[in-house]
Amino acid sequence: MKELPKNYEPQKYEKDIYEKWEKSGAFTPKIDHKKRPFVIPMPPPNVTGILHVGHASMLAYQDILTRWHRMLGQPTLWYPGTDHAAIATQEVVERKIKNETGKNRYEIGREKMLEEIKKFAENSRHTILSQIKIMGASCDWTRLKYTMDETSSKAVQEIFIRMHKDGMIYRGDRVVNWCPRCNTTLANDEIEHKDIDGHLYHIKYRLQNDPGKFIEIATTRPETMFGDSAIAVHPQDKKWKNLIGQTVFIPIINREIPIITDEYVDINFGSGALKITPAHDPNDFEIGKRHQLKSILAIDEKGFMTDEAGKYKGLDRFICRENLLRDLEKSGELIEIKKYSHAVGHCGRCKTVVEPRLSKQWFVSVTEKIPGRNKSLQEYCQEFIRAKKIKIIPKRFEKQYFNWVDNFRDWCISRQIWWGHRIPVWYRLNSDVLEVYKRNPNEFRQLIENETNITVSIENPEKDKPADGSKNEHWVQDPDTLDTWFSSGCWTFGPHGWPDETEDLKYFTPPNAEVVMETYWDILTLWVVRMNLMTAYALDEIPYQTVYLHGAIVDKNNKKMSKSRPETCIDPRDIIEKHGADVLRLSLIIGSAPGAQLALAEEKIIGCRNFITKIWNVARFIIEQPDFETAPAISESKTLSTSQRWILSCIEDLKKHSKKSLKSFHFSAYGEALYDFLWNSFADWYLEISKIETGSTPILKEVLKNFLILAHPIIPFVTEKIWQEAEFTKTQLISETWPEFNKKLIDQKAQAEMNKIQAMIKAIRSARAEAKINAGAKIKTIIEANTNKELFTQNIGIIKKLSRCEEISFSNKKPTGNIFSFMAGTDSAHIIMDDLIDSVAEKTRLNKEVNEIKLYITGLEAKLNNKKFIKNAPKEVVSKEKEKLEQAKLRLEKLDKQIKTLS
RNA sequence: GGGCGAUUAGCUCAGUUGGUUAGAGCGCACCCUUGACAUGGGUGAGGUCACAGGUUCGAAUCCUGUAUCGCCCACCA
Repeated sequence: MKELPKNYEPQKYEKDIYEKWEKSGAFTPKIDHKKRPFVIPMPPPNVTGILHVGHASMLAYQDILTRWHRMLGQPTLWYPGTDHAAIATQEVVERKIKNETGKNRYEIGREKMLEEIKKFAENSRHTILSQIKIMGASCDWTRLKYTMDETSSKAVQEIFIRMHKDGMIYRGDRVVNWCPRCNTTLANDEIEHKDIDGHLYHIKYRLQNDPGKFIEIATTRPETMFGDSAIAVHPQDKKWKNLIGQTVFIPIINREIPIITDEYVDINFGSGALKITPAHDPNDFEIGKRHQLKSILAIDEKGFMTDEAGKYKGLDRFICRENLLRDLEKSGELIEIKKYSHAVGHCGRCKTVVEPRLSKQWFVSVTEKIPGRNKSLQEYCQEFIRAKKIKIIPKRFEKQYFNWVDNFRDWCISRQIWWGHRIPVWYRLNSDVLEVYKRNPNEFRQLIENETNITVSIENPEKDKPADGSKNEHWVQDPDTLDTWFSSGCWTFGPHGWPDETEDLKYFTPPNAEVVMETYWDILTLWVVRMNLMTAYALDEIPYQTVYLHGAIVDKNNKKMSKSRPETCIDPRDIIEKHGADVLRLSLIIGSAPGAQLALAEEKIIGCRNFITKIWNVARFIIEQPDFETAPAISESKTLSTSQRWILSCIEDLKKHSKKSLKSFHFSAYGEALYDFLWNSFADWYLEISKIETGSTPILKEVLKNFLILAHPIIPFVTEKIWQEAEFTKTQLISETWPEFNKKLIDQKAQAEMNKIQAMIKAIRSARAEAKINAGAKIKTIIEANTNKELFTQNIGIIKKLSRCEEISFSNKKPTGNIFSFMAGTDSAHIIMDDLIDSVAEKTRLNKEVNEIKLYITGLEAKLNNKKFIKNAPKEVVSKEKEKLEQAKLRLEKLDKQIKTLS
């Protein structure tokens, strides 16, 4: 007989099990053109840090799907990877270097800085990859990807070049969101809007020809006045009508600007006069274009005032504001300050107040039609969802998706940072006219030199001078890099080798493959929209059929776990170390709902740990049965007992529910069904029954085997370990075939019978407690059974043992003497008491039941006496209600009888 | 300013297309050293499903409004 330790110790087994899985090649799909492949691209974690509990939940969902589809027999690919996370990573390293050496990135230099970042990223990458493994993630390591690897980089550069040739990418001067701290542009969705209790400053701009008179403007950012090109009023505004066409002085610096009219101005806001600063406000920029105004930069890229600000030159923009206001007050040009609450953009990364600023940037045009396709990228994104080619779960996020996509504006893709994919564009030195694009300097040099016989010098005019005095040209590559979402937008096809028509690209993408994107709902617009957009352009196809969005993990007080508040953080590695990966996975799945946050608390983790222990002990009990190894497979011909037919039916039910839940992405329901079956049906009832009925081992074995397969996707380690211990097969559980549900094996008769047996056992237990009979005491019970007598007789051993009765007998009438009477369903039963019984308790209990059932009957009768109900409700519902009423009346009748015969 | 979601037991949440006396886990009370498991077993208490209307034979579920909380989007200075 085999012996298993009393407690499951995951630390002892998990590493070995994972290595065995990986070594066996189970993670790598076998390409089979007769089968439909299933694919999950793993959202690549940023190489900025370590795995947190959010990653853990993502991995849990994806591994469940992967393992399930693999067991279903589909060639299943879950490809892992990491994201270089341009701005985020650079920022982390910059801060690190600043702390260590006190130097900023400009002092370090581009090349040296990139080396440092690369080193850091590699390090971080390795940590993250090993952490993905300890979660049990069954992803294909032979297809490990990285957004900066050769394959992905090639795709990124190629798509840039193609889009540019198609006119879908252009370079232009625009007012963009600028972070003075990060020193780069930010896309709209990298901005966080926060409501600020600010001020609206009313300022005088004096007339040139009559300094005693002035026009009053209102602004929240007075420091931008040095970039003003005009004052605009509404053409119909009577208040300022006389001043139109005149010029005014900008205070302090006394530069002249005209007063113009524009429909855009809101007469009722502020003073009705708007200062126009084309270089620092997107609306002003548009107005400036309409009136051919100059764009004047008053604030530089680091947030300091430019020459235009006169004596404020070199001051930080906010210090300038303070000084300026003081000076304006002194000179009498500050009219008033009003409290004004408004939203101000902050850098999503470093929380610095964003400065809208004019600069030359690269953009993706989203509303222009793609040449030869008669559809814009925006239209693709709309159509994917509208035509139901892509399903978003939960559906309500489709609204958020459209809210974003319908208001799409051209996407600024250039960033003034160094870490990332450099824009593959070259210029002649001192010219910003694009000349040629090529991926890397050597490729570029070769191209020019082959075609022109000119020696090319790259970025260093002094070096590489040809010795023979032949022609020499100097070229520079665009210094900017691409938005990190530009490369992660290629995640569904780039890593497969696009633009080459590789086997992976054809096999593992739609329409051939079933692809699911499972990610955090927060990046729906940031990432999912970009993948749709990029895939639409590259493949003229959807990237996936389903987007499943999970929510954030919060602590038990519903607070988001954040690094800044360590007390809220649960480190996934701690849980794995203490309780194993299965426990962590369960805790993250049970109670989760798509798009909703999930509370993870210590109590829940303990509950899940208890469940794993329970599974282990159930398995231990079964495997330690003396006849475990020799027990034959169950055959249908053999006559089975009620309980045996019942538990086999339950397993069939579990198969049905598991499949239904997984198919519809109801991960929690799947986990709960497993929990409920194993604990409440199998352990609490059948295992106990198996100790009473002989010949149970084949059934126990069969149920355990099926349960292990069904539970494997969510708790892979413990199920695999038990599978090996039980030696169900010579192979690993990970490669087992998912058991198909067979409707014929659902035995409703067995279920109904078992319900009656359970009801009787529960009623006896309950009565014992009510009658205050010692739990250990053996008792005698008499059942007044009518129709169920045969069933109870057949299962009398079970009823006796589980209700702890010494003897159970049947009778046609109520016995006399010291008895405690109660009911189980419609059967009366009586416990024979040694002593005088507490008739008060008995009466109380019976009366309580009578009251409940009377209320119930009243409700049913009212319903059935309602002619409209009879007329309108479906026949099944009516007959069901009638049946219920009959049963209730029967029960009431017996209860009444019992009460009457009470002494 | 525009939009979305939530409100069910002390706590965390299920509740599929309206149709069992509204469920689970945790917690709580009482009992139990039953030979797989005390990380266990048994019994029980606890809800007018946020509020007010409406539709319907029938509403936790559908509609309207109110309140509270949460979230997203946004170039009115």
